[in-house]
Amino acid sequence: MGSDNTKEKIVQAAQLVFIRKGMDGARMQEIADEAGINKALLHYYFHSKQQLFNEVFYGVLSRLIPSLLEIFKLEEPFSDKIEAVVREYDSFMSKNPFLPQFIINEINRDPEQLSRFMSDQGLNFSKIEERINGEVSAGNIRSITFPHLFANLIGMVVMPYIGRPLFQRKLFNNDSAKYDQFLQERRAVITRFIQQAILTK
Amino acid sequence: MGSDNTKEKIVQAAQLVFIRKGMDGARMQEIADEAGINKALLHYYFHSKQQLFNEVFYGVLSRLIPSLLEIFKLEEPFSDKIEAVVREYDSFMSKNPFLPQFIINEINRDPEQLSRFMSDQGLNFSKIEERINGEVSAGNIRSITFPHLFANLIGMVVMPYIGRPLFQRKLFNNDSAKYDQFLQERRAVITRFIQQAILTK
DNA sequence: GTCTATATGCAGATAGAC
DNA sequence: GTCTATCTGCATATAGAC
Repeated sequence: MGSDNTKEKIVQAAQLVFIRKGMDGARMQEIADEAGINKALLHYYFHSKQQLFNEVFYGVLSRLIPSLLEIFKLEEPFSDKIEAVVREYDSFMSKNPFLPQFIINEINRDPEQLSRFMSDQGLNFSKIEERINGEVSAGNIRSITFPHLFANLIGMVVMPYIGRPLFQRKLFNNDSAKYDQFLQERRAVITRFIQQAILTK
Repeated sequence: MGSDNTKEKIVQAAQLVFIRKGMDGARMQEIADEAGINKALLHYYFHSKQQLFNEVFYGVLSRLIPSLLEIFKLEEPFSDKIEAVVREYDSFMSKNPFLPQFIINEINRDPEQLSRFMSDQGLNFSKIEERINGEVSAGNIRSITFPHLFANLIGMVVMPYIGRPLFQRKLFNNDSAKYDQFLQERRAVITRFIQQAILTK
């Protein structure tokens, strides 16, 4: 009981509430209720709402980045790498479906801090960019620059999570199980979509 | 002077502030400052903050939907339609770069209201869905369901706008002009990307 | 560590003069 | 139609008992 357990409960509750309402929309009272504790206790463990938010947000993010770095390091064939990157992103999103919306809020709230954090974690894209350019020069993939490829990939992976409340209604008669099925299909669909779009084979 | 002009100034200012801060993060004071008027005057023209937000948001949205409906109606070849849809989405985004973030906030804030609005405007996807399925059956495009294609397209179009503050930093050394250039290239890149991915040709 | 009670500040909204 | 001044409520944060 006590310390560790409570702190963890707070973090879990805060994740839920922050993604439902965003940093500004979230209420400390709601987080406390969700955690089954008192409001004042939040301030015992976390000095301010802002600090709680940062701890939650960057805590989650720091669990995503290392696995991405692993993939970027590998030297397998490019078509396999596409599959690996999509798989990693997608599996992380499915375990943290709130994350995309979370990141997007933060991108607009404090992009400088987020950018610095990524750099601190060793995440930068120069090596991958070179790799892509190399593959294009070698004629292995059709002409495309890294930023375009990156935007395409991230957009396709992330969109169904961001847009879920609307997409599920308009495309699946608000059938939640059908939408989960749709999300499961995404990994294979996106991988194939990208491969067909850029591989000269 | 007066009435019309002021009301329009408020709407313009509200667009800026709402997208910068979101519905919850926005402050009526900041909107008033941005419009160069007094806070109380906002409440003269718009009963509440919520009403102002709705008026701004659905005002913009109702200018996007008709042009999309036009495209869906046309009976041109499918590959041309891809180009037309991408062009329309993208040109609208470039004129309203705040819109994607705006819509995403609203998707999470009140999806029911948004969904109803779209239906009221006559925007539903059943006909396009049939069209896609028909093209697949006819062997004109590779096997893909409409929701997947839709998510791919929207994701690719919208991502660079949503992610701009971060992408510009990490991929373009925070060079704003370079990013504008990148955005201009998107239309052609996305169209080609989709065509290569799904057209059997 | 956890609670109740309270202080503090601020944002949305209104009253009322001009 | 536009302003200044003010009310009201609520959310974060703190004080202090247990």
